[in-house]
Amino acid sequence: MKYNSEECLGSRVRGLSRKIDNIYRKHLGDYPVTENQLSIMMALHKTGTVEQNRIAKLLNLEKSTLSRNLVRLIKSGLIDKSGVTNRPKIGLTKQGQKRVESLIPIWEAAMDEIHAVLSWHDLKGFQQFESKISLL
Amino acid sequence: MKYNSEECLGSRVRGLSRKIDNIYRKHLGDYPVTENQLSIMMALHKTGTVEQNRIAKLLNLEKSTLSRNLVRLIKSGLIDKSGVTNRPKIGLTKQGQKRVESLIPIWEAAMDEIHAVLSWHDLKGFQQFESKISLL
DNA sequence: ATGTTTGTATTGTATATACAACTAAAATGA
DNA sequence: TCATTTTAGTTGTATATACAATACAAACAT
Repeated sequence: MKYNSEECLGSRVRGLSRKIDNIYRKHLGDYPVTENQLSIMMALHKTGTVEQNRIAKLLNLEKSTLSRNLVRLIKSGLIDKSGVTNRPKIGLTKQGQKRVESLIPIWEAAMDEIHAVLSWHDLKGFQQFESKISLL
Repeated sequence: MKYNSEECLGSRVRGLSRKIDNIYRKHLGDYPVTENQLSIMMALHKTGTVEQNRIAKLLNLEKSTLSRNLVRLIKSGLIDKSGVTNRPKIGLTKQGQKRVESLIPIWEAAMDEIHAVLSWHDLKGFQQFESKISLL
């Protein structure tokens, strides 16, 4: 065999993702937001109101997946949608804004926990890896 | 803010995982196995028949998640379960063995595609990152 | 102007994931 | 030995994910 099964990058990155998500979830505790929802809201916090499609590309999310994530966030009153059916814009509601801001310290605590074991060099290494993969 | 929202490791690793999974899926095409199922079967291919729990730990999978993944694989006749209810052992069936073997070239092609953009240094960097995270 | 192509969103269907609650068996202790 | 604790698996419930099919509107072409 050309590669060893433990080298499987799919398996490894998937496992890493589960592990890191678990850490975020631990910090989020009972907060009524999941780590994915947090990512979407943080993206919107940064970009402001934008076309739905742009968030999908930014987060590398399949359009149908984003669509369904948004249904939940809209139902919770954290995000709203405006414009035409076909090319809607999405943005945080006031409540969404507030929610993100109250979540930031929690998010930072999760980041702190992870960063605690990482050197600058490790982060650089990951960033390199990430940017290479994004070429695919 | 202490960190920039684009630095969010949860979001980044999750996105990376989606991206890499997409590549595997593209190579798998209509093959009647998903990338997760492939990972579980590859692990069993390596370990032989073992306690279910060991696979969960190996792949960092929640026990209930593995339990449900196994239901599908057992129904497909690729894996079987033996021993007591509480501490069963799982292993590839003959059909499962064959399936894994026929999948290896496909898996290698996916690995090749990803490795094509990665230098030895990139892989080392990722490995470092991975091993640090596993300390958490 | 109207018919076609293209880009975007949603729905149908299936898998993956985790936490909490429950069940069952093993291990431990008195 | 028998009661208690610990460990492992499954089920209930909810979110996340993607592909295929469908729906719709904008852009384009003739």
